[in-house]
Amino acid sequence: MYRTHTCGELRLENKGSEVKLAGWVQRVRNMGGMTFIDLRDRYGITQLSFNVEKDEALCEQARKLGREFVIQATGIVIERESKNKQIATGEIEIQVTHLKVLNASDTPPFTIEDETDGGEELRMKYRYLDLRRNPLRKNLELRHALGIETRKYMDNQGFLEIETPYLIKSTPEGARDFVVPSRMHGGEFYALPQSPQTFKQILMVGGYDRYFQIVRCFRDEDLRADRQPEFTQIDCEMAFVEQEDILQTFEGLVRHLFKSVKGIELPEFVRMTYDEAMSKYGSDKPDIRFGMEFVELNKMVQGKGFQVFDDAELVVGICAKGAATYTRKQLDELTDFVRKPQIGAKGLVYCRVNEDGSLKSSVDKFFDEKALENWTKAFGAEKGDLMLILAGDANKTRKQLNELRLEMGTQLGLRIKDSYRPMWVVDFPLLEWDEDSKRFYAMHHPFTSPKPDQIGWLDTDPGKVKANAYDMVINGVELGGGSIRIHDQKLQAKMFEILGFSKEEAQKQFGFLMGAFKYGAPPHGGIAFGFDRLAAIFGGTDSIRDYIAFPKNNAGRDLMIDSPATISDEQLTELSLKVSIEE
RNA sequence: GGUUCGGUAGUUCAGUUGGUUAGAAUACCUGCCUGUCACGCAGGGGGUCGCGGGUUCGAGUCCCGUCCGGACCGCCA
Repeated sequence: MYRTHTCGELRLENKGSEVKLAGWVQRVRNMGGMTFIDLRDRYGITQLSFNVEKDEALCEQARKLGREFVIQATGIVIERESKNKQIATGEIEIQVTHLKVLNASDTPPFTIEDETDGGEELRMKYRYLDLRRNPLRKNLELRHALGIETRKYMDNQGFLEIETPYLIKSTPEGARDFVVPSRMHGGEFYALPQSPQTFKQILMVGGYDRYFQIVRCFRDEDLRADRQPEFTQIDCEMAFVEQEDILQTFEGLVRHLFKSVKGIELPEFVRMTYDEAMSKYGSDKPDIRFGMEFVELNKMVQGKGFQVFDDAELVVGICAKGAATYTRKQLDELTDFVRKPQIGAKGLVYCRVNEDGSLKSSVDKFFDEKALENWTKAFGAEKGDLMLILAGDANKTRKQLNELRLEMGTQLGLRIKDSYRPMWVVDFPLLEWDEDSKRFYAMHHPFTSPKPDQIGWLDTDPGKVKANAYDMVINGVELGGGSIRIHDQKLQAKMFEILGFSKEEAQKQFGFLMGAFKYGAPPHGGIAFGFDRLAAIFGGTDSIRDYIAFPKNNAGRDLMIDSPATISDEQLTELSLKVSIEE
């Protein structure tokens, strides 16, 4: 037996008992006569003590131990002479009688502490050391708890967890696929699923009217702090439901998770249409922890001789409460912020309402005091407020102002960390026009059903059609999204036609689904949640990497195993592949 | 494909206008210390300044290229 207890469980009531502990050496403190060792495992830290008067040889052995040695210590639990209230085991220590090194360790390249000195790259390369740190351990424990509670809730609601295949077929829509060459069928490829979308719909046809799966998905696109090439979804589908049934069911899931894992009772889920979200916040995933809603000014400000406004399709602004104290330097910094190439605004117009009620704008030349007073009315601005205005192409300007709004929210401390404001964004457009390829793309995916009363517009004005599609958004993070699906074979065929598929292509790509729809497909719909993002939200950070045991870096590499990597010529031959790298 | 920040001791970083022997903290090693818990004190070792080229009497510092890492835009139905 390696151990009788973990390093986190011994207390004063265990005083006098002989125990055996095993773990990693966190630190050796040699005091001359006394030597102390902090022994760590994932349950906690227990102090081992050695006294030179009691056993000099043992004490000498303890002094030679290095950080991260794996040791086994046998001894008696005793009450400490000086207690440490910081740790759970701080009232006791182990008076060691026998010490065994189970495995030595090289000195680790960074400290295994809550606040490590290790940089991102090192921590990735030595992920097994990083995983020993408390913050990572807590994140993985949180992720585990979310998984358990999800399964509990879904099981209670009558959902079955059913696995779907990872080796499937590439489809042209959506993200790039990761592909896997087939050995048995030279020149042919499997693709890894971007989501189990078609399979879960087929399960509905199969009669499993409540399905879910915590499942890995794959997308061969560039990474971000919140995007990994392989990521996990809580994938769900229900039959015989309308949109409202789904919203209720999954509002319930998220409520349950917040309650059971975080002890938080979520406020009411706000409902907002896509159009409203875009016009009020310039985003389909607004952070509604704070207001600062968009105010459109076209009518008020155009035709006054200010070229920038006159030429703009949209003039729109926000009112930052209490920000009139911003100095010239801070305003210049805001201007630089919106002019960054990533945001791309040409400039920023401001108008501050001073404490004495006077108005000062960057466009005083074109707008007199009276005109500016109309602005303050439109914005509802009060003394001490700062109005910030952008102008230009409508869609771009909304996007830019969205970035500015979020930045101001951050600067003014309005994005409070422990406050959660959930919402549903509903009535997304069904289609999105792409100027480059001169065709429509499905905004959600090609299986999303149009609003029933708008199906007629598919022939006349497809861009106007709204979908039975919805996203769950919390604090500006898109946590999940889904839709009511098309279950009618003819309507599905029409959608493929609108998306530019020939009959043959549609048959080749999705014939199995259309075939299934001929045999009694029930009305159905579903949703998928980003499990990694959910964990990150619960943990209060933006990056999902710390919630994945073995994540990939910015360039899609795993720095620990150094993947991707080349394969041997033998493997290539077996797979009927030739590699040609273009210069 | 693009924007931007960074690469100097094991690690995290500083390094002025180009100028003597490249520093700090921490980690590591040695010695001292009987109640520490980020122990303390004294001493020591440790550098291809990412790589290649250029400018210069002289480059960690300036220029060009390249590689690597972070954040972002495009992309992500």
